[in-house]
Formats: sequence, C-alpha cells, structure tokens
Amino acid sequence: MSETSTPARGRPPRLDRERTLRTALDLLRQSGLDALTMRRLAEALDVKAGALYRYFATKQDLLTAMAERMMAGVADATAAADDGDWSGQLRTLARALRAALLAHRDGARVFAGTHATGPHTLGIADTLVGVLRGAGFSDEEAARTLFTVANFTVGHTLEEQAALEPADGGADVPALLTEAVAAGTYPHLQAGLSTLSSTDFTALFEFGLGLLVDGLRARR
Amino acid sequence: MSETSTPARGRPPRLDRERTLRTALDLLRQSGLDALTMRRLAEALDVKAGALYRYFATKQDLLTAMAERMMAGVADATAAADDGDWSGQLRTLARALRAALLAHRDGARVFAGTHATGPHTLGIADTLVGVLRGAGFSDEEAARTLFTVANFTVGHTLEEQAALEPADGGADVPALLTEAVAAGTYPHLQAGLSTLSSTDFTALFEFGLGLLVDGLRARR
DNA sequence: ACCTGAACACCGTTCAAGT
DNA sequence: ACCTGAACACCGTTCAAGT
Repeated sequence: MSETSTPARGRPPRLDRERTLRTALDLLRQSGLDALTMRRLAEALDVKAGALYRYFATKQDLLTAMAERMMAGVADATAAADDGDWSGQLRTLARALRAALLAHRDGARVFAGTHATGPHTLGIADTLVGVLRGAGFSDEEAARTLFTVANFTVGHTLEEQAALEPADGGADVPALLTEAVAAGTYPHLQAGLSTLSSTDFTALFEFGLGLLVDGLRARR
Repeated sequence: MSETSTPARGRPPRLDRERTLRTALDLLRQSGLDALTMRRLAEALDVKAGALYRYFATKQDLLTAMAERMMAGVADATAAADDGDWSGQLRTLARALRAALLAHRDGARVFAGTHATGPHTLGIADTLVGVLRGAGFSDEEAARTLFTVANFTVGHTLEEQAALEPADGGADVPALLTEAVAAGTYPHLQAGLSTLSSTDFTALFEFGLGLLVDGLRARR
C-alpha cells in the first residue's frame, strides 16, 4: 500500500488531465487562445504533442474542460455574497459569470466555443434557475431567463475582451468610428460618440443587466 | 472608350473583391466557417491562394468584409416594416439583425469574430440609436442600448447556430443535460428541463428581447 | 501503460519570377 | 498589373514502435 488503490503497473505517468489542464490555462493566460496549440502545450509539459491525446480525445475536449474549470470560482463567489432578494442574487450571479470569463485571457471566446456541461457550469445554471423559481417565476420563465442572462453576459464579455486585445490589424475601432462619424453621415452615432467610444465596460454591462432585471420585475 | 474610365493596361484581372466576396459567402453557406480556407476559396475561384492577397491583406480582412456584407439586407428589411412606436422599431431592428446572422451558416461566428465598420453596419447602429433618441432617451442611454441589444442578439445567435450544427463530437447537449439532471443533482434544472431542451429559439429570443424592451420602458 | 517518432493532410502568408 | 510556383513556418491528429 504505497499510495493509491489501483496497482499502478508500469511507469507512473508523467502526464495527467489535471496537470495538463493547469498548464493549458497558464499558457492561455500568458499567450492567448490563438497561441494555445497542442504542440506548444506539449512543449510546456515537456512531452510530445501525440501524448496529449491519451488524456483528451481532441483539442475541443481540452477546451471544454478548460471552460468548465473557469466556472469553478463562480459558485463560491456567489455564496459569499450577501445580496438580498432575487434581483440582487441574479445580479451577483451574472457579475460572477462575467468576472470568471474576464479572469482568463480570451475566457469568453473559450467559453462561447465550447459546451461545458460539468458540475460547475450546471451548478451555476441550477442556482440561477432556483433563484427565479423561488421568487415566483414559472419554470419556463426561469429557464428562459437563464439563457438570456448567459447569452447577454457571454456576448458582452466577448466584445469586452476583443476590445482589450491589441487588435494587431491596425487602427482600433474607436478611431475608425470617429473618422466615419466625422464625415457627418451618422448623426445619431455622432451624438452618442462619447459613450460609444467609452471603455467603461462595467457600466455598460450593468446597464444591460439592469434592463433585464427591470424587464423581469415587470413580469412578476 | 471601351468600358471603364481607367486605362486598364495589361490583362484584365480574373479576380476582384466582389467576386471573391460572393464566392467566399457561397463557400461559407455550403461548407461552414471551419472549411473556409484561403486555399479552398482560391480553388473555387480557379486561382492559387497567393493571388487572394492582392485583394485582401489577410484572411481576417476577408472575414470582416463578409460580416459587413451580411448586414446589407438589414436596413431594407427594417425600412419595409410598419412597426409603430420606438419599441416596435427596436424589435424590428433586433429581429432583422438576428435574421441576417441566421441567413448565413456560422453567420454569428463570423460577425462576432470581426469588427465590421462599413456603411451597412454603421447604418444599422445609427438607425437604432436614432429610434431611441427620437423616443426621448438620452444620448448615453441610446448608445448603451445599442451595445446591449447587439451583444444579446449576437450572443443568442451564436448559441442558436452552435445548437444547429451537427456537433460532431458525439452526444448533443440536451442528451447530456437530461442524463446529468436525471441523477437528481440539479432540481431546478430538472423543473425547467422541457424549456431547457426546447429548440424554439425564436421564442427564446423574443423573451430576451421583451425583457430588454420592458426594461427600457421602465426607464422612460 | 505510457510516450516517442514520424508521418499525413493540411493551414496562412510571402515573394521572386513569369506573362 | 496580375498571377503562379514554391517555399516558410506552422497546424491537429494518428499510430506503429519503443521502453
């Protein structure tokens, strides 16, 4: 009885899902999604690329596991908060989801590109639906709200992280927008220019979240 | 004076942005974004891949032009509609945006992965902001609503089109969800299961859009 | 049992050279 | 001026063979 229950015949593995996952998330944080290749990940693990396929059937599988792992902190952050009624709890949940995506470089792109169905992801979903059912919303309204809040949050954070990246293509969006608007063609965009080129994504997220919550309140 | 104003010295080009763009959108419709490679596009145009770079600096450039082209029909579809007050016009705009993304395979993925700032895209944005300003919302509220509606719509359609794709990885999401929920671990998801595994994305979109509109109404 | 070596079938992009 | 040929520096994935 040296350490584990299974006999462990042959050499002990140098690799496992856990170490691979941690290294992949580190590499993501350092280099971004486009630089996260199976070959570079293997190199960081001091192994050849082919070896990764013993633990993850495809790269997509690995990305799904990464997305699920990103959701790990959300439940705790939510439980810790003291947030009153259903609307406060819903806000807390949505903010924690955005924060979890923002906590990893390209987090929203990874999450949007996969379909995580692990315990963390399902736990968050269950909690959110539970908050709404507890507040008297129907099962159908609660389920639809889950999707609406998730889709809005992911859509928002996708934009937010895209705006944060260097945008190596050249001119950034605000600059292009300012230029196009200056020509006088888009009067309404011109009026909202200061907000449109603002980088206060938190205020923007809170605005959208506020609309959803008020819309829900009107339905009770 | 044979045909155009410019002298056209040398052979007439076999390629141009317009034909390349049309062929690229055709290829997208037939094969999806993952199969849209510069090499395959070149083959469809009966040319070698290197030739494409005379018209588009990078693949990202081509994708941005495709995203802009997808927005072409939105303004017309919006103008044709007879939709009453600001809330009806806002709904029409959001529905037309979703329809434009759905009209092309992987449309939302293409749109989300680029930052189109062409006249169609800016025209839609200007119209939406104009509707809200005309209804008495502040410039800031109008601009923030633009982002909220766009982010929600793109986030929703990303999910919708992902659910429509074959999902070659194996079991589909509803199946996985049903299985996980059956274990009894997620009581609230279990209650909403019929809605959660429903494929009525139009109803889902309308629910979210309705929340946003009602939220806006509460702000006037 | 676990990993390497080596290959297969691709990618986006560049650029000298041809026409 | 426009396109080809050929290369550069990569990809994800598979699988016989080694240890």
